[in-house]
Amino acid sequence: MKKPTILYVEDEVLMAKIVSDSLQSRGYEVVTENDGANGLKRFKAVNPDVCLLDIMLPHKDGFTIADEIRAVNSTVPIIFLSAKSEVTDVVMGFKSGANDYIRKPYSMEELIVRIENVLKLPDEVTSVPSEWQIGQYTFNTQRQTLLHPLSERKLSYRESELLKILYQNNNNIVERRDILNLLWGSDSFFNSRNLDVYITKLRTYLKLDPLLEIITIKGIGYRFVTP
Amino acid sequence: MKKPTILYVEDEVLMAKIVSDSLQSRGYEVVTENDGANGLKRFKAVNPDVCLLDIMLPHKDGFTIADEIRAVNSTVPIIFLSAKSEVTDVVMGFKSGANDYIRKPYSMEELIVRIENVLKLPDEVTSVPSEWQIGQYTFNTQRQTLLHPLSERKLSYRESELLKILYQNNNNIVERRDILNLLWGSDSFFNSRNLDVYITKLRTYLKLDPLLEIITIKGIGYRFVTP
DNA sequence: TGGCATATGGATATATTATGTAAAAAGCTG
DNA sequence: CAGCTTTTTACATAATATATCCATATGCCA
Repeated sequence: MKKPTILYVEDEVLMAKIVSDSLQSRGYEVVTENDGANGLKRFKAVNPDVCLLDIMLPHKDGFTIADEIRAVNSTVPIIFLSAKSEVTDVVMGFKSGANDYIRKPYSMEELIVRIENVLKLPDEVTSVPSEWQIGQYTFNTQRQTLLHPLSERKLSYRESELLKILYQNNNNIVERRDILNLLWGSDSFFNSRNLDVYITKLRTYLKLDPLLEIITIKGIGYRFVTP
Repeated sequence: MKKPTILYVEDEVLMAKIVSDSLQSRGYEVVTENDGANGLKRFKAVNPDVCLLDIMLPHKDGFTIADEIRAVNSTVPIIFLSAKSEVTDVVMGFKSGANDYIRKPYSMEELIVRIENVLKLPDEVTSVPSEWQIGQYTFNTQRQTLLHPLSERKLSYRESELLKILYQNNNNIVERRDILNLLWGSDSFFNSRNLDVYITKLRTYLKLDPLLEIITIKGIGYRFVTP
């Protein structure tokens, strides 16, 4: 199967670099454009399968570019990237079959999920399985369900994301800062207490399997021990 | 086991010196390069187990070097070092199996955790057992548990790390200096008294087996005598 | 060699800080 | 508003750092 091509319009070069690398490493072809004014031109030249548009751009904002693109192509999926504060009803209004938006800060995981969604590709493309076996539990990352022979639980978003992070690094130390940055976008004092709360939750959810343990490394982070 | 080799690309000489010394004292072979432009050349010459790349470099930035390295080696773990201001929320999402990042200012403790994380993945899977038999005790390094027919105890991180160090050198002398550097990152006066406290703790934990003994070699260090 | 000064480490007490936990408050979403 | 998730708060507990006091080894010098 041909690699899906992504047009990515983003002015912050460093950010663009990172996201682009990450997407490429997952098998996408990425074309980065950092001047909004060239957005349409680039679109015509590349004819991508998905567009990723930053909303706040110096010369021309994401919505305008989207309009221009829509004028020549009414179906290509467009995903808007927006800072939390920029998410207004306007953005919401753009959400439709072919459009989506994602708020910063977002994890790569999230972004990938959106892209897959709009492309309507099966999960296998990125080889990130949606069902993980964690001890006696089955964790479905898509449905955010944690299944055990004796119980079934629906996880909230934060619970699910935290479990993902821990399990992706299972048997290794994950630092608090990293979790905080990934999940809350910063590691301030208040967020910090927040993490404790969710760790407690996960611990109680995972109690049914005595071999699963989230160990505290005080001052550093956690280690999720799994068989 | 061969010392893991680290390629460390950093332009600030003083910083490079400090970090490099510290890593060396913890058993790593460190090759420092302070010109980004020589990064790839150095990589080919050294063939390191891990790369530590500063992002902001005068001639060639860390990402570019990473690309060059990836072109010739797709698996070697790369850890990016970045100033706080350079880290957007998305940088965090960039974490993947073979890549990681760490924000300055970072503690040695943290850096070590990262390096061990990226290095350990292959090890853990293969042959490094997490359960050690120490006299009548079973010490699980992952779960930080110390089991004895008559008792079970959960160790804290420091307790566990200290026991690891002692047992890895059992029946040999371990110098105080080395322990202090490994566990506390330096061997100042205060840390020194700290070590005494943990030695005392371990001694009481290990009392149930009379054949286990942590012997003081005054002025030098300890010898953990085991059958 | 004996006696003293000094350095070093042992044990324990106390202080500090990080984290655990529960529960209330605030936000969301329909 | 009702039911959920998330954040915030408050208080409890555990891990770690520091301080204190004591014991003993070591070295020094008469």
